[in-house]
Amino acid sequence: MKKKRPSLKDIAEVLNVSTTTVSFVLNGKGEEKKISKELIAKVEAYLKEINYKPNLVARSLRTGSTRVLVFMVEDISNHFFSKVGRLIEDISYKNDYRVLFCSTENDLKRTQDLIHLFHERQVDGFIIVPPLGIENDIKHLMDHDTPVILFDRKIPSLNTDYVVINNFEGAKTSTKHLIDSGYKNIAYITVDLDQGQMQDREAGYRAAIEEAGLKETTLKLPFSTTAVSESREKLKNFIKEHNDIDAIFFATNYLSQSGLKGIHQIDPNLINKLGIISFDDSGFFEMYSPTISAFAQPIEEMAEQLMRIMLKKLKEKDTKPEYLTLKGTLVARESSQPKTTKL
Amino acid sequence: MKKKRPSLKDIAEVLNVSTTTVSFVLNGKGEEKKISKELIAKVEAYLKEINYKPNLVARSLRTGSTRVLVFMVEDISNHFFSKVGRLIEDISYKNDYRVLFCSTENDLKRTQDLIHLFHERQVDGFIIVPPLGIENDIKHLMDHDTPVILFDRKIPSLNTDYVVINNFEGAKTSTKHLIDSGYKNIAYITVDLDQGQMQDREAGYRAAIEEAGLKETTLKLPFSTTAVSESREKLKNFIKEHNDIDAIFFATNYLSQSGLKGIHQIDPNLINKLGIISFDDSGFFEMYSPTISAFAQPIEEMAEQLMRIMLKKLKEKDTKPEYLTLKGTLVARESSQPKTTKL
DNA sequence: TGCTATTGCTGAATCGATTTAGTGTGAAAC
DNA sequence: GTTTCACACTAAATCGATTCAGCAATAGCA
Repeated sequence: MKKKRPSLKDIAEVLNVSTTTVSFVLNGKGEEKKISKELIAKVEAYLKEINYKPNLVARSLRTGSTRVLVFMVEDISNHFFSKVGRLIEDISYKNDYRVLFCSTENDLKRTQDLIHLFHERQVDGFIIVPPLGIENDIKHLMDHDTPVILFDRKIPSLNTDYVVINNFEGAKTSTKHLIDSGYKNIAYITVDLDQGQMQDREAGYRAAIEEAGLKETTLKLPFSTTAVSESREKLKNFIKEHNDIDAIFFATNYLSQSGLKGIHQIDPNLINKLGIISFDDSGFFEMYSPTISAFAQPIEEMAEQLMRIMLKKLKEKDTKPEYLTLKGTLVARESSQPKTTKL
Repeated sequence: MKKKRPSLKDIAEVLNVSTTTVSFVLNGKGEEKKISKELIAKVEAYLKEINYKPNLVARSLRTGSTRVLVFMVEDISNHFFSKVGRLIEDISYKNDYRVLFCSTENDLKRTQDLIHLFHERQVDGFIIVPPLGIENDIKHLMDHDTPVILFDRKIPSLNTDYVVINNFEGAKTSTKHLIDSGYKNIAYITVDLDQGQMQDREAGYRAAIEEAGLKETTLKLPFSTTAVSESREKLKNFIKEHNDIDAIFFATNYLSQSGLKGIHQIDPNLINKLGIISFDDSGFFEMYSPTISAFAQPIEEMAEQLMRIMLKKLKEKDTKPEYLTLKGTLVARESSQPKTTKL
């Protein structure tokens, strides 16, 4: 029962017109191209009747455009990225673009593969959270006039558009918030990646601690999607060794999530003795007991700006790159409140 | 500085050979097609030198195959689906297929759009978690000889391959586990969708309750990605009204997650008085305090079976459909342990 | 009547690959 | 000396759309 999809040619034969005519009508250019009203109606009726769907592969080959964008992030299941992705998808849809999502897992090789895969498939634009070392591949895209916008992180050596957050201010604000709640010995847990945004966050933490004249304690865990439990063991040992710390600032939401599990494993009640705040919000934080405070990025604004820039770049080539650094907001929940009693 | 990508024709001209020759070498058919070793070497060297990447859109148009599969689930950020997706991606990669992920959100219109979008783009196969009402679109794919495998849910009226879990047994086992832990008044929280797998789970719960001679209490919440908080209010009222229940069985992991938030909002200590178990595991459950018990689906096995069937269908047309119903396992954590003290 | 303009449509080229059906050459077979 | 065959390679068709260039017929105008 295999059916062949009808092609424009098949339709043209049935209707006894040329493929050109059918194509014009299909693309709503009938009037413009002076096709008579009757013929337009006839073709349209037939297209609807057989529920014709053009072969988009053929169209893309001819036009050079796929009307597909790629949103390439560290981990699409991360609350922050999936929220931004969803908003981007909505805006794209309204502008007749589809969006494909994928996760780089911060892996250079994997990211390169994905970039080339999509470039070979002629996608029209990229929004990328760049892992370290990806400069040349991004440059390659730009050389071929493919719009690229960096997100979450910038690459200093490239004059690409980017949309990021002020990580320094965010981390400083978060740390100050813990200090204002009366915490005196605040540990900072981060990952051992040399990425700019991570360095900025660390600097923000340090600045707040220094201003308050407190002692800084930092733990850097290896970044890895596979060795999560190993990483957690390190964290647990760290907490046990530094039993004088009264609060923890996690540099990312996935560190927080893994960290909370570690804290629970040490002692189910330990969470109630520690002040906690996380960079990046998570759906999880509202559900946890206690609810977890976070420094949230301006998700809607980021999505809007990204798509505004993308649509502009798709329309006109050679636009001047835009460099946007946005501000986030502190979401104070239960975990960063002053502890009334020390249990 | 815009660069045009070189085409096979460009390469053929530079090397003074035909495009046919270049194409044969490119696809490793040089030997087979009796191209001389020297020429093969020469062409290969040049291809490497300019780092030639074929235009996959053109290739797909000609061959009719994109070597792309689609994994279409309810919500790709859900732990269960994202885990299976990740494994499928790995297996596909080894077999030279790429995988695109997308979320249907259980929305019929959205799913139809996605199916047609990808079908028009000639993807080679679909793995779909089907929403209600999608029969005809699936049938349409099958009529065009596109491999489709249903996942998580089956559609009785279609003779498609499917891989699902034994929902009845799973729900019964989970309920029995709570009963064995000494809970006497177990509520079942589910969604008001008429889907087969949900009905099976409910029947499993009911069967276990009846066998034990206990009283059944069921709450059906509206399914919706948007009105989550509304749904949670209903749940909170339900729990307040039925203050005699001592355990809750959530029919899906997202219900559990939302439910845990609601329980926390009623009283941060309430969670310690209730027995909890969830259908479907979640990364979240291990982190929660207390850790949450779950009935876990056999994720690796599902991914392996799905891809085994898919690869078979891609190789040979007209295979007999396979109907697989797998078994899950109970993961007993803290939340379903007998409560020693009633606070 | 003769000339241009407009209307309404179509033929054929094109995008960049793959693949079928050959072509010309030289050596071996008869 | 002709036929056959393997070898090494190529011309051209093809996939299914878009689009440029152009053609025939009618209308408009002097």
